[in-house]
Amino acid sequence: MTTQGPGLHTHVLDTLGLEIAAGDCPPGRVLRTDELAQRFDVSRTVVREVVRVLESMHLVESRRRVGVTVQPTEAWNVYDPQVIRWRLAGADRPRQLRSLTVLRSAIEPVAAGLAARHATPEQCAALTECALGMVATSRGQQLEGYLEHDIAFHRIVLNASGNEMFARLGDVVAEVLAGRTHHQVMFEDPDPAAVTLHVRLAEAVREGDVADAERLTKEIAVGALHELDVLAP
Amino acid sequence: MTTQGPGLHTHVLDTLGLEIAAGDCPPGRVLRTDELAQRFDVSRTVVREVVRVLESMHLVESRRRVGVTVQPTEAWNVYDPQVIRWRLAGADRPRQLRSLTVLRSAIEPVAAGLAARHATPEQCAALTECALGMVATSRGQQLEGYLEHDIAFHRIVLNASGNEMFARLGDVVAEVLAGRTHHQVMFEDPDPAAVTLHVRLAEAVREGDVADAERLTKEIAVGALHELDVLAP
DNA sequence: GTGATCTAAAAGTCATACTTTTTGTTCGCC
DNA sequence: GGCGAACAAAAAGTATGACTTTTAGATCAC
Repeated sequence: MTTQGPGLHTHVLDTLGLEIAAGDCPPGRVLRTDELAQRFDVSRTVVREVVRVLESMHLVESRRRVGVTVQPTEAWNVYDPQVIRWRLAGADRPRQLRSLTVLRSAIEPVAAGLAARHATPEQCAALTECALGMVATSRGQQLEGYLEHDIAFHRIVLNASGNEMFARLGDVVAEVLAGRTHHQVMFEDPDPAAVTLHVRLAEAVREGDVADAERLTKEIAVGALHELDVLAP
Repeated sequence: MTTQGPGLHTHVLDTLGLEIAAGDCPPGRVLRTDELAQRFDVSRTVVREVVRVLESMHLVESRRRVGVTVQPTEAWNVYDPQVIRWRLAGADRPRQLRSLTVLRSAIEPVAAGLAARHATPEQCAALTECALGMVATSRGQQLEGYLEHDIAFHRIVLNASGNEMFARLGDVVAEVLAGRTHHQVMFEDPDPAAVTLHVRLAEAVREGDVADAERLTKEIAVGALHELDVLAP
């Protein structure tokens, strides 16, 4: 998925971002703006803007008389959805998916608990609708439809938590779910147990059962982690 | 805390970032690159680079024939440490601190549990040392020294979890703790209960007691949240 | 070998000219 | 009067070239 925008800048940014995230251009490698301009056949202006953006993500550092140095992984802004997308497209997607799923397993239960407290009737209704949509698409190779409802479901929970930091993790979760569906060979239908858990979670939230919401979400997360262990190298 | 770097770009970026995060320049407000160049007395080149960076943080969106539009809060990359810093410097620091602390309360217990499993002897030693440092600086108006050890402590736990996403939250936690110490009138010494909890947590991690590590961290988080309720509007 | 000095490489900055997209207006037609 | 198409201008996007500033690394003196 390549973010669109006025052509040149976006193209160069995306290409470089992918290369760095993928590990070509290993940390320590030095790039020169002039070379990049030549390589992409764009003006130095464009390259400089791209470099500034990569720098703000701490993927590179630019120093006078040295050049643009690729930074070690530990420096990267790994919560930037753009960076996440680049990394998920790269070689160590499995590792990436795992660490993101562990993150989800920490956050979503708490978010679900808060959602059980604060969800509006509209949010509860939307949640139930998503759960039903998941049920409807859980059989017969309708993975895309299922994914859509799954993403919407988790997004609603995160939003309903009322916490901004949780809510903004919706994009990350969406990337994880999409990455899982698209890149792991998922010829089978989704786990029926997971579907059931989502339905029950929608109920728990609607009824304001905090403890249950937390527990069910934890189960969902455990299932997701287990699935990763089974399907990923 | 103003990130340093080659002067002009950094200065303009920081100023604009602060203004937007603070809510001057409300969402929907349109800026023009020429005006900005004039206002800061820099070339359009510099302004454009700044705008591109702000755009990558989703603080603004730049469109032809329209200008640079400030985006609504929901679009911002709120996990970007830079954005966090800007927001914590602004008016609604209390709200910000609260939502970040809730985030901590979700993540740190899980991270501590993992740390109890995976921490190396070196990490355990460092943890104990930090805890002792906290004890030593917990009385007699040594807030700065205490803060330093507190930050180091939580950083080690997050790193020892072995999960990259958790580890990279160290910067966020550091910002939160620093913000709490510096911006809330903390003439008193830190809560003795919190100090004790940290010491016990270091022990739990060293002994590999996962459940205990989780529980103690939860208690620390609850205390922090309570403290916020008491001290913030 | 140590330290001060010099040099050149690369990023940083600026001014300007030109292109492209897009919005809002104008004009003609029904 | 309202509707659609052509049009003009505004603002960002791109390109280029000249110049400045920092600084790593070489050179040179001691």
